[in-house]
Amino acid sequence: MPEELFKTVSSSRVSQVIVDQIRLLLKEERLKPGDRLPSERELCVHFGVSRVTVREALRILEASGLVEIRVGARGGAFVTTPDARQVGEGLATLLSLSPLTAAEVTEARLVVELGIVPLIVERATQEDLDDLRAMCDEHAEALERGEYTMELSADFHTRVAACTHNAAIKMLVESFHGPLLMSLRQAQTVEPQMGLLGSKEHRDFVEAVAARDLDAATATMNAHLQRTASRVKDEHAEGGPATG
Amino acid sequence: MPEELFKTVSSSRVSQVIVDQIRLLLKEERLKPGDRLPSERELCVHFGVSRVTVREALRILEASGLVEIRVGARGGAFVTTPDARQVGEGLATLLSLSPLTAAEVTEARLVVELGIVPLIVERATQEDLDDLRAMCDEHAEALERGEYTMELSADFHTRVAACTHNAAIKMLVESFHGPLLMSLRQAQTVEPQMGLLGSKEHRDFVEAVAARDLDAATATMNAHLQRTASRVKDEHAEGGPATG
DNA sequence: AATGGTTTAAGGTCATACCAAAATACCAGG
DNA sequence: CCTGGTATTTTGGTATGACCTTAAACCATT
Repeated sequence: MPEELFKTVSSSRVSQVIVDQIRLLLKEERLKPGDRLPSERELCVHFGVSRVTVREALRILEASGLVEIRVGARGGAFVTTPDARQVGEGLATLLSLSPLTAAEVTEARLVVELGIVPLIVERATQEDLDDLRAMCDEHAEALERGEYTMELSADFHTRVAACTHNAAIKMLVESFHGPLLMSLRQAQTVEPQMGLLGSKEHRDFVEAVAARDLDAATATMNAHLQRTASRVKDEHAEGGPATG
Repeated sequence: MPEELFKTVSSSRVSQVIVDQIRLLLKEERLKPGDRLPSERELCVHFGVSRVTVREALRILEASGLVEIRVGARGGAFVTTPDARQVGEGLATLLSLSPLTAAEVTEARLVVELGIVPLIVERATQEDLDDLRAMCDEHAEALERGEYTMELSADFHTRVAACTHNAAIKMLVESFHGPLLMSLRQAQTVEPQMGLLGSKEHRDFVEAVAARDLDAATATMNAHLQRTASRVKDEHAEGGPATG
């Protein structure tokens, strides 16, 4: 008897079938961001399954970042507008568990952030430059108040990436900064002179971009990132931060 | 009754708390890949919650690619070994739904794959070169048989990325190729002359790397990627591929 | 020893009930 | 009429307890 007659009755899990169906609706844009799915109880009768099963499907969709669930009247599952933060989070969890070393991630970051400098020099608008300069000013003030954190630095780099006017690249850089902030908390409180130097390098970079000076911009960014990279490498080579 | 004096806005969802706890165990490596979590019923009593809640937590962990669930005796939730494929999948689902254009993704890919050329030229071992040459030979044969696919090309680029000996970068490139193959299926069947040209460029690149000629390698890869990029752009600018 | 049924551990699903939160409806007091 | 508090309703969150399906291990028959 030819076995091809029997199609392997896959998907032994009903909840997964529901997930697939809703995914399909999303892909075909019959469900658009902001739309609200029927309530759990309605979905039950619609799919002819119990509420538990529907809820499991919703959990999966939620964990995939495809829907957001709100409670209360007029609550329910709402299709989310996909953004980089979710990708970054998912990437962060896996990064934090994968055998990747901080040095590797840092090097990858270096490749990306250096590689986009030409695009930035070419495409940065006046508004971009204004934003970046304003950021530098703010950071300088924060630095004086002793409130300069890695997070501010990360914001700067993200804003720089946005100057490429390429959402994929922006997403990529954001994804890198999320995990790095999470895993490299040891560098959270930036030593004053370090922050001062980094802040100055940020400003130099902005001005190089403003002058459309690719070589200067690349050199500045390179020095800036290399310094960060070497610090990361040092701290990890010495068996971890003193903070244990 | 004290009852958790400082219980911040902690998500109000018990299943999420369980997820966080298990995540923590993973992060602290108290749970390693291959380990089996207690059965659902055991987890119930352990956490003092119902089975529904435990199951939702497991669904989330499963959707996040952190555990794999097997049914039957000796079944249960097993910690998975994290790999790039999962990152790529998660990225792919979001990419396919995000407002990213193919052109943006392609440009990002271009930045990364060009940016790593210096690392490759510097670090490629003899084994790397042997592998790449073997790949080129195989692809040439496949081309003659008319079996040259985008997937083979993607394999080549992934192998090239592996020459950086940086797992993060390899993962990054893989993640790009996964979604691209999924979403840009229009270029699935490569026209013979296209494949021939691409294949030749691959070989040229390998030899440039073998000669440790950074400029030649960069130029070759740049031309190769630019050609692909422009093709993607064209096909999307013209309102979709003719193949439908 | 090989085959085939039986037990058993585990996840998958169902049904019902109740709780908690959020939006709305409603009503009393100014 | 407006304001503000209360009740109601909608909807997700959780708890129980039962039953089914799967898959491995165990056992009995041939």
